[in-house]
Amino acid sequence: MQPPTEGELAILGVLWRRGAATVREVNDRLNEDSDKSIGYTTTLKLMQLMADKGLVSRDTSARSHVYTATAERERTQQGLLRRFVESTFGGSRTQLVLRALGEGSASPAELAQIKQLIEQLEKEESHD
Amino acid sequence: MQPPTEGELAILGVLWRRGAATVREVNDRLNEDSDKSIGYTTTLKLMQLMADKGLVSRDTSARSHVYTATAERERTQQGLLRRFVESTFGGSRTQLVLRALGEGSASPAELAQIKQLIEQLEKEESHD
DNA sequence: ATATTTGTACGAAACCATTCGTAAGATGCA
DNA sequence: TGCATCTTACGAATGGTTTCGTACAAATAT
Repeated sequence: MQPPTEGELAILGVLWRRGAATVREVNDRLNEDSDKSIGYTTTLKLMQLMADKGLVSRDTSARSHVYTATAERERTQQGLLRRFVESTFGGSRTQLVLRALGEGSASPAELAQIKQLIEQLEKEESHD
Repeated sequence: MQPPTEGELAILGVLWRRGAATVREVNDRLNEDSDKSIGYTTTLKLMQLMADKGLVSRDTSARSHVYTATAERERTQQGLLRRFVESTFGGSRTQLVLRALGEGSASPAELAQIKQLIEQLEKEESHD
C-alpha cells in the first residue's frame, strides 16, 4: 500500500482516533486544532480519493457516508518512518532516536518506558 | 529558515558529508547510490534555488561554482523531525522513539548508546 | 409548499517541486 | 583556428497534491 500524503495522513489521524467518521466530522476536527481553515469540499475530495486508493473504506448506505481507515496505524507509521529515516538521517534509526531524545521533551515516565523497551530488546538480543 | 524539500535535503546530505562540492560532484554522488538517474541541469537548478533561499552559499570565482551548505545539519534535522513527529505521531516523540526501536534494527552497541543518553537525561532531570 | 441547509460528485484551477531543453559563454584540445 | 565539451542561466513542461466552484439531490425548516 502506497504511503499517504500529508493531507491524507491528517485525515487518517482523525479516523484512527475516532474509529469512524463522516466527512463533516473529519473536516470539523481538522479545522478546530489548526489555524488555517480547510474547505469542506477539499476534505470531501481528499477522502474520496483515499477511498479510491483503498486507504479508507466507506459505508454509503446513509446519505452522509461514514468512513473508516483501512490503512493500519502501526504499519503506516512504520512505512513513513522508514522513509523519513532514510531521507533525513541517512538510514540510521539510532541517529534519529538520539536526536529525538536529545531535545529534552520527554518526561521521566516516558524515559523509563523507553529504557524498559531497550532493556527488553537487550535481553532478546542476548539469547539468540 | 524554511525546511528543505526532499530533493534539497538529498543535496544537503552530500554537502554535509563532503563539506564543499561543485554541482558536478553532487550530481555524480546523487546518481551513484541511486537507481533512478538525475539530470545534471536538474541538480544545477535545484542548487541555484537553494542558493537563492540561503540553504547553501557558493563561491563563483571559478568557472565551476563551489557550493557549501549553510543550513546546519543538526538544526535542519531537528526541524524536519519536529514536523514529522507532528504529522505522523501526533506530536509524541516518545511514540516515535518506541516505534523506531521496536523494529529491532538497532545493534547492542546502539542500544547501549541510547540507554546511556537516557540515563544521563534522567540524571539531569533529577536535579532541577 | 417552498426556501434553506446539507450532502455528494466532479471538473478545473492553483500550487509546488522537479525535470529538462536550449542558449550562450568558457575551456580544452586536435 | 576550429570543434567538442563543460558550465551557468533560465524558461517552460511535467507531475502530483490540494483547493475550490458549481451542479444537483436529499433532508430540514419555515
